[in-house]
Amino acid sequence: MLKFHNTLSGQTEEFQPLKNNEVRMYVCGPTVWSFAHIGNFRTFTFGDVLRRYLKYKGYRLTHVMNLTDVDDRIINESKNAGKTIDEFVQPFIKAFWEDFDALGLERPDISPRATEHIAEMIEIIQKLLDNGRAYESGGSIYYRIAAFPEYGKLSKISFAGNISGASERVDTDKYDKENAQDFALWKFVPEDEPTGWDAPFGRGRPGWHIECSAMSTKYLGETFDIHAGGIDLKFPHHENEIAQSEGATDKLFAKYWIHSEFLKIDDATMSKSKGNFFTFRDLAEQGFSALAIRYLLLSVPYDKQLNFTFEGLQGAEHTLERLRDFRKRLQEARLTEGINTDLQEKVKGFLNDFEEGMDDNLNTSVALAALHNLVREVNSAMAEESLRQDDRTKVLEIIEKIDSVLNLFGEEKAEMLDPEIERLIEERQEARRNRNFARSDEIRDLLAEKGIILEDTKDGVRWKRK
RNA sequence: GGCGGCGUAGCCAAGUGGUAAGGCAGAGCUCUGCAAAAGCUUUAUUCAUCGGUUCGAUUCCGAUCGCCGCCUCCA
Repeated sequence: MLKFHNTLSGQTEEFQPLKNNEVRMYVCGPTVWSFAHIGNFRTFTFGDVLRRYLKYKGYRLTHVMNLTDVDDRIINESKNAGKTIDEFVQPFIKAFWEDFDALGLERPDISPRATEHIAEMIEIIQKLLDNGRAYESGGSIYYRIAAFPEYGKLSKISFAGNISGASERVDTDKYDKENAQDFALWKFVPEDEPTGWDAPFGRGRPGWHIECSAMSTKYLGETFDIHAGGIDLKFPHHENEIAQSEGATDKLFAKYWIHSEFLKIDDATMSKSKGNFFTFRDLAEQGFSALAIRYLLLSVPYDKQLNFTFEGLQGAEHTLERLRDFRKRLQEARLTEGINTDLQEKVKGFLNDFEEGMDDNLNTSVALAALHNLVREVNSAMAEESLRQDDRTKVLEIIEKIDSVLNLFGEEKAEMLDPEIERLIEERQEARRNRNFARSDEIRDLLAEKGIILEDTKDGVRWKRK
């Protein structure tokens, strides 16, 4: 029984899709004005695991993730660069998908761009104008929060006690708004500014929040199952999405709201000023593998802050090697026919632990522990030679099931048979048989220089690339 | 000022009203000509501190200290 912590209710609830086995899910995607940082990818990696686990559970899924390609910053930066928005944004979108793929994330079914859905946004804004939940002021259109009493139900922010302390930060004179909390749906753009769109209510460009309302409704309907994103989007972005969508339709917008927590770097919030701001590319350039990054991001449940350290990343690298070695050794092991029912029971138990962990609000810590326990148990069985051929089939099947969700083992890359290496290994074996250890050690060093690590076992020599 | 989260071994951390998952690092062992690699075993009388409730608390309540976040279109 799958359970989620639903930010909307503040409770952990059993997951019940709106209709049958179909799940419609929206994840707030990146703003594409630069390379996405590692914290963004924590959210997307959990989006991926959520996606994969829903499929694992047999749900049919429609998964939408938007690409925000218009906001003040993008408009300014593209202007400064002398480019159109599309020209400016295109390389970042390309880089984003490269990183996304490298991290083993399955691409969403639909990833719409804001600039391609202006008409849908205009439609919602018009509805809000028509029903009195939006108003025009100074050429811009604002949301009238006073006309939506449920405002604040997601973030649980009470504005009564909130304003006094924070008032110096809200410049109430800056805008011609009825209330300080009213937010822009559509921002006025004068004729001489190039980046603008025509609407029945005047030339302008969309506010930030309206795109998600427009695109989610277009692809998932007025009410859908899951809305996910980073915790910092809870307010105001998601709160405003609810106000816009429910304000336009008077129907429930999303049933489950799931927010992923922040990432800390060495116990501090990641920020450019602190100099601890990493993009996925920064880490990849330092030689860390994408899957190790994925492992580290998944090692702590999504709703807890994760302290990202290089020591941890190093450790993740080693852990993954252990997993991959395990699968390889299992595949190659020489086993006798038959079945070890005792072991099979244990292995099934670990699969059950995995599912229970995932069911419990996607507790990947527990899920990973189950995987490690399985590996250790089977390793022990291999060592004491109680593993049988039937068991191998079963274990590989379960590993594949688990990895269809976690996706940590990576592609099984068939190691290219390198005749030069094979020849050297054979020569070394010959030297060892003749007890010519000087020569065998010489060859070992030579191979090590080529990045080949030899592994002498009872059954012969195995090797792998470092 | 309002709201929320966290503090568990050297590090990353899960978790629960009944006596501490897992990973990394360390140590020991197996294997080996020696190594390496790999595998196994092992590593917290204790869960920030102080009170309270309870037969029993790391887990619930209160206080204190420390850290992080949201209320600023920053995941």
